[in-house]
Amino acid sequence: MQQDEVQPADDAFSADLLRGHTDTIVLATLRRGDRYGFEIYKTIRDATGGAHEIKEATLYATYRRLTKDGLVEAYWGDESQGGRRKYYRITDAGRAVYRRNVAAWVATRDVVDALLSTAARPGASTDKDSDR
Amino acid sequence: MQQDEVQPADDAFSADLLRGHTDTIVLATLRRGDRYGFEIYKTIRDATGGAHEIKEATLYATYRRLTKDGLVEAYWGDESQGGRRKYYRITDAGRAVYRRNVAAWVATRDVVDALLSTAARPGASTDKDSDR
DNA sequence: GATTAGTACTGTATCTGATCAACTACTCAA
DNA sequence: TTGAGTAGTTGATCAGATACAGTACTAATC
Repeated sequence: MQQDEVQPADDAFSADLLRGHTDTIVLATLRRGDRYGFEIYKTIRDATGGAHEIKEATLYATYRRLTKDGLVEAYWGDESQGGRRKYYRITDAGRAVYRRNVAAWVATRDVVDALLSTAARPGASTDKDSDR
Repeated sequence: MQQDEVQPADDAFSADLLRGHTDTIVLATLRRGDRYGFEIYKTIRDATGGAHEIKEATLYATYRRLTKDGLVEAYWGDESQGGRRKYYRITDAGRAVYRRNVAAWVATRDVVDALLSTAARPGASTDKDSDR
């Protein structure tokens, strides 16, 4: 039933579901080496196969927040060549936060998986007589 | 250093990381049968081993939103006995949204896992020449 | 050389959802 | 009757994501 209604994963994919994890994703990218803002944006966009992207405005706001909190340091590339690029470097504090955030992500992921799979487990589908 | 600062998983656990998934978690709970508000709250709290809880106010706001969107239906239990209980029943629309949300969750989960594990993968720590 | 597209960064305004902090109201036990 | 636990509700506030708009430079095209 309802097979005419296509429901691809990218349609159901709401970017806001990444909320709270943007910082961690950016920090993860910077752990591999310094990047400039637009590069991080493209890296994340490509890593998701183009199916997903975190909006530029979201990322630049994230950079600002991370810089303010001392988790990354910003420095300008060679502006002499015209195209200005602001690079970001992860700090020791940033690495520490990253590690904690990954732990938090794993915990969150497992909790959600548990809550959803428990209810989605086959066999408990139509127990509507148990409560009324 | 800083070993006196304990950092258990529940400390790193920010409830806001579930943001966007609260609806799905509530719908998952209701898929197993009708529940009243406080019962859903306790179910989620217990399912996480007490380490986590979604705040009551958050859940009641979620019930309101789900009801407004027609994903659940609310009805009062026997008020004659004093303790009023508002029960919630998932609708067909709610089940459809639930299915889509689970798909979205799986997609999101895998994307975050990929983004984090790629950066955290051992051996790929300092390959700053591979991406330019 | 004017136009257009792409790269790169910034700022303002707005929306949503989560949370706090109260509050009402009932039941039951000490 | 006081307090704890259950059950539900509301208003205010906060943070993060996003829309939208803008600046500025480069390179390709006509």
